Amino acid sequence: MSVSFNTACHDTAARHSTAFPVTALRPVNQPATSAASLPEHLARLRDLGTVQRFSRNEPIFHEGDAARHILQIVSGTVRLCRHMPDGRRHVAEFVLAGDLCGVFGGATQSFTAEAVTDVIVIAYPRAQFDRMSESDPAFRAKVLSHLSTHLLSVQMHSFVLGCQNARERLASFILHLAERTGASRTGRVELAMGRQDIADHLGLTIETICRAITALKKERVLDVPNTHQIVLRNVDALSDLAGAASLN
Amino acid sequence: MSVSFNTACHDTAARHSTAFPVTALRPVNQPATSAASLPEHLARLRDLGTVQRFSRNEPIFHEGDAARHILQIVSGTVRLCRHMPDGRRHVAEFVLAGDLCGVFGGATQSFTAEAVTDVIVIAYPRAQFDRMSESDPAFRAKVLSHLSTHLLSVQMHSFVLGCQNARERLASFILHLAERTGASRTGRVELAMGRQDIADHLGLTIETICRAITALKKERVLDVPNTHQIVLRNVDALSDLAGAASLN
DNA sequence: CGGGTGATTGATTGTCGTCAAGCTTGGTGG
DNA sequence: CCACCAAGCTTGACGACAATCAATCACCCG
Repeated sequence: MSVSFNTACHDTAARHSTAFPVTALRPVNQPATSAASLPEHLARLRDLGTVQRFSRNEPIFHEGDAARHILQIVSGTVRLCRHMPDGRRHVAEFVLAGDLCGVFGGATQSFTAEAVTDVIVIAYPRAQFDRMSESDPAFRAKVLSHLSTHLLSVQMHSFVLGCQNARERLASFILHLAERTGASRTGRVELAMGRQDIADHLGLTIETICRAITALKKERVLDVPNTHQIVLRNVDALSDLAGAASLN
Repeated sequence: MSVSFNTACHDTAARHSTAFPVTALRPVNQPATSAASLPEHLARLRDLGTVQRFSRNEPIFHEGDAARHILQIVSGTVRLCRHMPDGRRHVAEFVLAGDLCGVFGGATQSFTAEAVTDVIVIAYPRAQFDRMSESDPAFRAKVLSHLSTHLLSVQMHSFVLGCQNARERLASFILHLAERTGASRTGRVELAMGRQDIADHLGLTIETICRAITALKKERVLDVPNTHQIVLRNVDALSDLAGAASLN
């Protein structure tokens, strides 16, 4: 079964390359824990990384492209998606600052990556990554752990799509985003992506997303100061809605 | 590029297991490949495997249990699911004869495993598995490849749930099952699971599953000789329905 | 043959999708 | 500084698809 791979294979990895002090680029939102995380381990490859910039809505790589690099998002937000022939679009995942993308998967990309906002990434050669993974058991363990976390998160999203209605999906999404951006405490969530992106991620339409947001606003669960921000006013109510898809 | 949904691999591991006349235990439906698969590598652990039997609807392990073993399904079908407090159920995956389960994930199970039919499994101690993974690069590569295939298959399921309507979901499911069981040629698909299982896997109700099957039967896309068998009469039509979730 | 389980079909409701206006916001240029 | 414009967001009216509720049917198995 072919997963409808594009034949476009131009290598975007070399584009927008700049001579940039990579060492100065520390991803935001990346908690500096003492236990080194996978992205921190990657720092060892720092000198091999190439900085690239992409502007809003620009493609970063296409489904089917050779997967020669592992990308670390320095700033901005990326969406991993599939475009269907009939116009439907599936947004599998949003990749945030500090996250990696392309760690797993085979020799070719299974998704198209597009810049949701202006984006800066560091591209590490996959060959180097594999070599390091081969020679360093601790690094390997990190990769595996990263992987199993990622797998779990994809499975969780399947659950959301399979079992939840519109408001529940939205609640799960907002809480998940709040967790990832560390906005749980401040209660203020940045929505880098537009309504259509959210809709395509949650398997709903843009209108349904709007109505669900409006409803939660009216119930004083959320505040929506502007299109790209959401303030959590009643996290308990939100968690109830999200149910098992919530971390609490 | 062709990507198989099938996380299954054919098995030779059972043949000399100590606890059971394992020569009889060759998983059915597994296409023969020459390249050694992950389950074949597992054969090296065969003396450490324990044969276990479960009857229909019996739990095999529960969500949250310590994940001390990796299970290889010798015969029968298993469902990995979550039971929600409000009664909703999410069937994440069906595990078929020859498949492994519990290879990834952390120290605890993320799903409950239940026997769909009577089931025979071999349980390998995870510690042994990890040791082998640590010492043998080839084995490790197999694990990673297995993993990335599995990840892709979960992501494909997310797509099905997020983008497809009832008949499309059913078509994707049937084709996927046909691929995995090698029934693509004969055109006859065994449905080990009941309608409710399928419904909970596809995020639909049992009535909707029934109606979708009936509709495809009336359109001469399928034949349904009995509840647990489906004959593919028009694979092209089915593939069209499944769209990008189909192998062709 | 009767009972039970699971599957199927029908009638009706409800949620979400579709279509069609408006509305906000941010950017641009006069 | 304001008018204008475009893109994206919001709201409303309506319809379609799937959920729900309720029988009825088919098939095992004792």
